Amino acid sequence: MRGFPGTTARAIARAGKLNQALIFYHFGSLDRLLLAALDLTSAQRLARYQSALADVTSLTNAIDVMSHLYAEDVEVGHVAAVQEMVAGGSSVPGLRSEVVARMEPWVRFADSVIARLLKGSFLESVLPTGDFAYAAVALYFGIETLTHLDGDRSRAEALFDTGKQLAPIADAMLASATWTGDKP
Amino acid sequence: MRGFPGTTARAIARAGKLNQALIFYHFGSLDRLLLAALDLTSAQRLARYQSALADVTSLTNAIDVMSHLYAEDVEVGHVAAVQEMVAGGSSVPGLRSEVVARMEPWVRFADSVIARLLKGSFLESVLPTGDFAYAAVALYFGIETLTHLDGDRSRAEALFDTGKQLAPIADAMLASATWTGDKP
Amino acid sequence: MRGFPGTTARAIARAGKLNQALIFYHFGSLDRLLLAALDLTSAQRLARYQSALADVTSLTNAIDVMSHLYAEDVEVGHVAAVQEMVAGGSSVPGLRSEVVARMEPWVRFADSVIARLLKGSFLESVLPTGDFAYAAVALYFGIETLTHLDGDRSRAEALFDTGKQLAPIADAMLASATWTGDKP
Amino acid sequence: MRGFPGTTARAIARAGKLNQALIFYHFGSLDRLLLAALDLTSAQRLARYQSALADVTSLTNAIDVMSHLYAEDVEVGHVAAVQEMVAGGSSVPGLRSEVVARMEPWVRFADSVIARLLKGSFLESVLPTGDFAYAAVALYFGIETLTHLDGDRSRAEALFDTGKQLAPIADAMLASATWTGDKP
DNA sequence: TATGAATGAGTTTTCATTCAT
DNA sequence: GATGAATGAAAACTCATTCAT
Repeated sequence: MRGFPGTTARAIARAGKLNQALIFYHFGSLDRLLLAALDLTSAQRLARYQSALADVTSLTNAIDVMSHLYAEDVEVGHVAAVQEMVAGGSSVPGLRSEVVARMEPWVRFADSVIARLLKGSFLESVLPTGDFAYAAVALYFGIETLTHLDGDRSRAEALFDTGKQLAPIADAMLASATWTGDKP
Repeated sequence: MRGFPGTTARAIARAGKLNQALIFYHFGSLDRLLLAALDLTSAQRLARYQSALADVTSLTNAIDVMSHLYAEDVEVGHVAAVQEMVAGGSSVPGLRSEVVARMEPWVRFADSVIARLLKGSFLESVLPTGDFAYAAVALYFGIETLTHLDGDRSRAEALFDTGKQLAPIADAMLASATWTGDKP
Repeated sequence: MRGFPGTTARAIARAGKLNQALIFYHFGSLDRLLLAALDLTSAQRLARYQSALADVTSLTNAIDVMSHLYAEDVEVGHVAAVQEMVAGGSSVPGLRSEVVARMEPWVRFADSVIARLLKGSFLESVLPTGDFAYAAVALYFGIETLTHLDGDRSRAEALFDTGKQLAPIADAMLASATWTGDKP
Repeated sequence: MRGFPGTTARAIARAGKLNQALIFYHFGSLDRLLLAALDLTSAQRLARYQSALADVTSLTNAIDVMSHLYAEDVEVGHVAAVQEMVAGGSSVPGLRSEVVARMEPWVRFADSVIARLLKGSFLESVLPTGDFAYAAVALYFGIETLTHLDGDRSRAEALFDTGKQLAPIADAMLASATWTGDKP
């Protein structure tokens, strides 16, 4: 494979102050190294998201936490890594399925969070949480892409801020709707 | 610069049955050709979206139309072109700003549609349509990315279907909220 | 031929606001156009040198005039043209003899000036003016090269200034030597 | 950049029986390889000139030694290398300053030799040795250029021979002038 | 286990020149 | 006469990967 621009064996070796050939010695190919790196950052971030959102029960709270996590994603380079891999996967056929596979845990995680948030509301049995989870991951992805292209996350932050302001309304609706259904 | 894998001058020349050097003769560089191609498909699709959504006034209607437009996007190769450029822009610094710039018209378009949909509702002066427009584009983008990676748009279609089912509720809320405010 | 960098058919066409193909239509090849250009500038400058040095009889005077002519050479682009051709000729075998041929008139001209300056002195029949002419052209050439590389002719000017200060001494020696030989 | 004609990566690789890519692997660019080559030959030749002229105290002697060194320059290919780089530098802007920088040691060397030759003569404190050094290097350069274009060094040799015949006169003048000044 | 030096196959790009109009 | 578009051949350069040590 022709390696995605910027993520060449030489650049990685230089960045990690290690020998170029070592990459192939240990990982067999650049692809496998990059996938391993994606695995690593993805697992770390997922664990972080899981613990940070473990006790969250309102949308308001969830968006607040997520806006902080997103800022972290950008800072630790997770966004860059993901985008680099998606870019690579976008053009290298053999990589696509690998990259897609690494996205599934996130969809499942989003699903579980959404289910928790809807728990007890009248929407619980109505909404297809799977689709919402997919949409949530897609939205997150889209935001990452735009942030990465822009080189600036201020617009994403503005969006999170707006979300924070509107979430209480949604939370109220969820709650009110709940006992509305209980009304005699 | 290393062109984005798959979109090499040679491949383009073969596909268009033209001489490789012609690309450089006319466009100066691969980047400029690809940006020109992005401009073309982007302008065409935007015009299509604008006319198709011109008379749409309900979210239900909008999602219905968009789900068809999205299927078209995939079929005419617009999604592939966009993703290829985003992938390229993701790694080639000089390309980023160019790609970002080509996204702005879509954000403005989304803004105008959202404003139209909210017109007359109590949300009209409350919601920051700019942020919603940005979110809408990000979501669309994310869906395109996932569709492209997946090589299969069934999940996106399922999402549009769910959207179609839920939209009438949202439309009802928008409408009811309107005359609720008028209630004596 | 691969054409010397910077002097491409396209660049020339752009500079002259004419069509690229015209070069080949009229001159047959880039080489022949460039040689024609060298002929033109060379003939113009040689004529200028000949008329400006026509009445010069002392070295002092000659160096003074030449320092002005040299400044002109730089300003009208003659130095650049010559250097470009010498660079081209240096690497394109077929061009060498052509470029060399265009240098001969300058050697002959230098010879005639030197002969005039020595006329009447005891050195007249002693010095091999041909070698001096060759050296003079070589020195001029070397200075052009250094000036062109430097992008700054201040060092060349300093050299001319020093020459102007020392020339009277040489002139005096030539003159004194003349009547020294006449002394009884 | 278009490399200077004749000195292409392919030609060098063929000549050195090495892989074309190796040039870029080790030197990064053709320019840097050629500059490295210039550094090497320049350092070698300068050392040779320095040792060969170390004990020279008369102009006669100096010219004699230099005429041999010059013949060596041509034979070992130093003249060709220098001219190739000057030709390249002449047209590739980024190369100019690098090439010029590699010339400075020669000017300094010429300066030191000239200073040594004038030592003790009445000219010692009168002549600006810096300008003479610059002129000497320019003359040498010009001769190299003409020799290289001509493909024949007979004219340069004739010039050195003439120099050898005239040098004793100059030496005598330098010496006589010295004690002439001391005469009561 | 690690590394410095290769290398083959590709990439973008340049350019003089031709050619149909 | 003149021109816009085309092209063949070659240039510089990149890069994943291999290999001897």
